[in-house]
Amino acid sequence: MQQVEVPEVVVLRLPLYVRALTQLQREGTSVVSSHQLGERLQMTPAQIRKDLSYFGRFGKQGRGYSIEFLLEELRDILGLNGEWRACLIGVGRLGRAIINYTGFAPEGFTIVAAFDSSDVQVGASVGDLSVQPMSNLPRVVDELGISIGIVAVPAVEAQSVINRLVEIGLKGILNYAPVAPYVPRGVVVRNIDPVLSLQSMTFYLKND
Amino acid sequence: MQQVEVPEVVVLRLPLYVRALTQLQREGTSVVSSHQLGERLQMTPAQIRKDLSYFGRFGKQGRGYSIEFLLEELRDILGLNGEWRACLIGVGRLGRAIINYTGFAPEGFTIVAAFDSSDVQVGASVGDLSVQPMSNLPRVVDELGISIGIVAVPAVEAQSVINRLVEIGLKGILNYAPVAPYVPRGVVVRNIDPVLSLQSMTFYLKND
DNA sequence: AGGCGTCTGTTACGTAGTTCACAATTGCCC
DNA sequence: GGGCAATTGTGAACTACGTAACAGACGCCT
Repeated sequence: MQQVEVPEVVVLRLPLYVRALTQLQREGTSVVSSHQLGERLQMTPAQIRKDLSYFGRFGKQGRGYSIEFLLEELRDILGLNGEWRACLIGVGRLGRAIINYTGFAPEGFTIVAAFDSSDVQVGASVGDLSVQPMSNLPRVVDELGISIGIVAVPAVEAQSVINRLVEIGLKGILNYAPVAPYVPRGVVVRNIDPVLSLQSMTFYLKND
Repeated sequence: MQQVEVPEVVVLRLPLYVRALTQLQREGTSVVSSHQLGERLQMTPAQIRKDLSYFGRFGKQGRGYSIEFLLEELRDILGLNGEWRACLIGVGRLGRAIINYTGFAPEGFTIVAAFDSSDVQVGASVGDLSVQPMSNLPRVVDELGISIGIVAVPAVEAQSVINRLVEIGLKGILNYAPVAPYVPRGVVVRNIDPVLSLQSMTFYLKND
């Protein structure tokens, strides 16, 4: 099954399954069919079954999927059972908002350190973190077991900050800066870019 | 050319072209080839030419693309030459951060009204806006010419808020709530969901 | 003014992703 | 316990997307 490489689109959908299943579980459901799940997520049942089949056989014919079991499997596949530690680079307005965002922690993502290149910010308190100078980055990443870097610096600085993070050995980067950064193979970047989202949306809105 | 429907992936890439071209223009370049542009964006020249060919013929053989001209065309195709007005629903921590985000305005997106269902929030000042009750929504959307709704409410409320926005006639929704909302055909949703991004990232990180 | 190197637009081809359709299996009901 | 309705897992068919390749056009150089 793992013979053939799993397409990235499939991996991108797995968290959606996790979320929908978690919700179903909270509602008290214990078994779900690909059809029911597909209805929730506006996807075809075939796609869900195919996606899952890349990783194993989790369902029972005639019955469907045990939510508890499937959830456990998916969380395991995605590596969501442990805690993931991240550091934040850039504590401007955006960076502060990210630190204070309450959506990460319940899902096992914790921001454990904050950095800024500006002397004005270094030493400041943001949330319950104290802003550190960039020179501390390698040591702190190592000591705290940080594996994800969150980038919230101005566009012009983003690429060089990301280069730095890669150099230190971080393999996962969540980038909020409005740039499409270059990273070497083996490093995973996810861009959060609401402006891009709006700019492609307007294509569909402009003729109304 | 517009005969065949433009694939959505292509539309999603156009804003990247706009951004890269704008940057090139700022650097003083006036002509660019698909090869050069592709290098910047880590894409093949063929893909860029193909994408553009869905909309017209903008280049000159042997020379490349006039940046000024291509930018104008692309901005026109995407509908980026006017101002787009948006309203924000939900002025909790996240909502306040969105209002204060400085990245929207320079690109022509303005948040001109803020709403919240909680009496506690109504009347409060956020940025230079005064938070209004949901009951004002239809009137204000109409009066101010709002065409985009930005959703920053808790997950459980998101779907009903979005239903409301659709009902009022908004055709574009930028959703920050961690749900995959259902909307009828003809309404465009873009989800901003950093947790989903992280959850698919960890799949690639977990074996390091 | 002619020839040459460059680069587009597009058609043809190949790859990746999605849906279909069905055999195989399960649980339930009588 | 046998038959029936439901539902999975998966190869095969289909669709969408990306890449290659080339004819045709352009500008420059001499």
